[in-house]
Amino acid sequence: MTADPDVRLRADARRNRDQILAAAKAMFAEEGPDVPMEEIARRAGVGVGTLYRRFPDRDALIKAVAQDNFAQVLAEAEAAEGEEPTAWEALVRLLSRSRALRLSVHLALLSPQAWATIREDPQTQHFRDEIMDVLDRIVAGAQREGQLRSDVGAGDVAVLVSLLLKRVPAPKDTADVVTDRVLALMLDGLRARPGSPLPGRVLTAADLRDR
Amino acid sequence: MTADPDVRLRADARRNRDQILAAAKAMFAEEGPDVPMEEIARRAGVGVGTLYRRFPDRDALIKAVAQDNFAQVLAEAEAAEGEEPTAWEALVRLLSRSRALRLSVHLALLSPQAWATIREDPQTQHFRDEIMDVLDRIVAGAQREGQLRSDVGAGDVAVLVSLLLKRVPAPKDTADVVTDRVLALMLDGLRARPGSPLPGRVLTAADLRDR
Amino acid sequence: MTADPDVRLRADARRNRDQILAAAKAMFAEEGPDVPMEEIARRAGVGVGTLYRRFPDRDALIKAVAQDNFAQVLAEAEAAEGEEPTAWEALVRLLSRSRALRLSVHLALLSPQAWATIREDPQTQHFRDEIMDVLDRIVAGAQREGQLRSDVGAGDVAVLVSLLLKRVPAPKDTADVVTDRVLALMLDGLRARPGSPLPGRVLTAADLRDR
Amino acid sequence: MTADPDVRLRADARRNRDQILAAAKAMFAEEGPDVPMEEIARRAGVGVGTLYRRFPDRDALIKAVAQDNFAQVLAEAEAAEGEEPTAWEALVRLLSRSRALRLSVHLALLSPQAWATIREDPQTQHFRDEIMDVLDRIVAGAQREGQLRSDVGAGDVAVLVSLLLKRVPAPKDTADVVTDRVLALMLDGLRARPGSPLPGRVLTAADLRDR
DNA sequence: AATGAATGAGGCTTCATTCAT
DNA sequence: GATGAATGAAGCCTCATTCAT
Repeated sequence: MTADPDVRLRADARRNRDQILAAAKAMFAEEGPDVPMEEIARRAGVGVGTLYRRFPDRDALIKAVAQDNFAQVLAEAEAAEGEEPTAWEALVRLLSRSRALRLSVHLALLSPQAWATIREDPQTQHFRDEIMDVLDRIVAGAQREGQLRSDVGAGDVAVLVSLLLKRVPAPKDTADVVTDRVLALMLDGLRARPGSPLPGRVLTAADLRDR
Repeated sequence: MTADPDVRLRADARRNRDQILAAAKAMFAEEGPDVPMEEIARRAGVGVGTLYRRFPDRDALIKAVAQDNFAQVLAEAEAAEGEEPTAWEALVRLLSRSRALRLSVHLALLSPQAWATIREDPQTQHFRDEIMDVLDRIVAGAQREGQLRSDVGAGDVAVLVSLLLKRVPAPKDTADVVTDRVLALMLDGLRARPGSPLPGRVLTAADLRDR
Repeated sequence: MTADPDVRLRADARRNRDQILAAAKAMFAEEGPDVPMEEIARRAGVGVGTLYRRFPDRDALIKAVAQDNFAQVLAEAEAAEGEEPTAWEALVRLLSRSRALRLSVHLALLSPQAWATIREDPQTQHFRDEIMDVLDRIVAGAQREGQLRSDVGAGDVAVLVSLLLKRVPAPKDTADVVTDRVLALMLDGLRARPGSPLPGRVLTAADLRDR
Repeated sequence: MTADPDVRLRADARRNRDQILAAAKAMFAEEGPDVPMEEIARRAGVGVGTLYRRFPDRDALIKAVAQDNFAQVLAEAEAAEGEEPTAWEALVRLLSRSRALRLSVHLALLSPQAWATIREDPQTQHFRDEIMDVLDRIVAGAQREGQLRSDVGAGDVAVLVSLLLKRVPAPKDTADVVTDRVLALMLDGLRARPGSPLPGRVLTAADLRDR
């Protein structure tokens, strides 16, 4: 599930790499994308030198974390598609799981610079494309099933997912309820049913492609 | 509508203060809360010294921006409450306007540290409380009118607003459509109508209060 | 007794000047010669602008304080010479009073830079010369009286005075006893009496003249 | 004799640390305790970063210098005690050597802030205590020998030493003579011999303990 | 290959001094 | 004349990155 097989690394090197990635993920989440490299290294239990051997600079580390995150989302999406009996249920599951992915994804989205870095990375781009493909299929399926309103596209759903990834401004112990309720509201809004038609046109994956 | 009239300042000092605040708002938005103070000063057309005379450190500046932002939201909420014929319409307007506030609000929410700073500021706290009061009245009103589903509270709506304030990952020219559609979806989800009841209990303002 | 008659100043201007000088003296004593000019101004109850009108820069202020201090020492010396019945008693009094002068003198002697500034100031130079003249007479007199050992000069005594001006590293309440005892020891050392002759030659005022 | 062996440092790191300390000592002496850290670093032949890695801030550096200085004084005192045939001679030697220690000791004593920093440092405190212990023994010994007047204590001698550490206001080439003569005067004052008794009570180490 | 020391650029902040009100 | 606002140079310190051990 790791984004970057990176030739073959010796077992210990691989372990180092993983520890660094995990440390970076955690610290980005807790402290934002500006944590000193040295602290990431310390948390990973290695020296800075080792960190830099693996990731030439901060941007490389950010990209690696982003790739890892998106890879995880892709895996979730594919699992949902493959394991759920109906596309609607896959959609519901996908949206529910976003909550779980939140912690891992939004980390890198904190600073505009970090975001720019990620946006430019082709590897990450690639994952995003694949995710959108799966989403496209799920959306189409759910509409064919008559469960999902027909005036939404994968782009719309993607936006919802991204919103659900946002850290809500609620105390830790309420955060889960909050997300559950928002999700339920969104599902109610997504359900096929007479209602006010959405403004604009159906949003596709392409609409969200940057630049 | 500025948060801090700050006794009487000499005319030029006041103008400087306002320019600095505006510059900070803009640069926080564009670059995140870590922009060099010097750049903010340059953009405001003053020397760093002036900036520091007015705002003793970065945190003070962040707080001032946050206060200004929340004051704006409060003004919007009160205007919506006072000017719209029904509470439901006030609610719709409020959610629509969030989009306009986005640029100004989310600025300071980028880094965990910045967020902590804001959370602690009593002045800002105060604005948040007042905003929630207005929201409470609007929500109750819309429910009395039978337009708003009865299993939501001001807390739920506040969360939606905060989500709408998030920068969506879409190209600039699509961003507006995206937000319009998300908003419409949310409104569809909020409308009183037979549907799946929301999980958990109605969220009140208190549920979102930190700590 | 003020060092610098400075043409004629209007009464209020003169009062400002004196307040600034007093404030500077006090703050140099408490905080060292690097206290912010602004704090000196505040303590004097005037704006910085006023301070700078009176003293073009920090060095000018330091010089003024030094002049004031030395003028005071000179006055003490002359008073001792004029009022005491014997030269030895004048000498004893002078050394005793140094204690009182300490607070005011050592202030400006804290930083090497400040010291350089003072050393170069001709006005202060002048006071030092006059002081040495008085001291010369007192020393000669006391030796003629047979009270003061004959192998010391005004230079030697001046050094002792300067040592007595040093802040001793003792708790506030012990400081006075300490100085009294040191002084008594020194006087015992100075008294004419068979003992080991001092090394080197008699130190005159000229020996201490810098450069 | 260095105050802080600081676990084991890599050979080069240790050398750097020592160079920094030496540079700081020299520059504090010449320029006072406010010399720019960068200049200290330059003089030590290292980058600022290195300086800061070793001494987290200026205060840490000041403390380290102070500790080193006091350690040196202690060593001198112990050597004098151990190597001189009589306690009186040990005392004379100690007072003479103070002159040599001057350059290194008074450095850090220039600004009130620096002094406060040092006073608070327990490590330095410790050295001061040990020094006083040695002094106590020397004083008692010299009195038993009948050489030292009986109405002085280690506290009195400590004060004399501290005075001798003061930079005398004399041209460089005269400074040594000056100190020799002052020292001789003091010794004459200290010698056991009928004379005027000292005022107050014998000063002990405790009398000088701050707070 | 791993470590952690060294470097120095760059951001933060203070404060001496100047200048508009 | 007095005031206090504005300026910007200069010192402090941090941290990304490089490099010796």
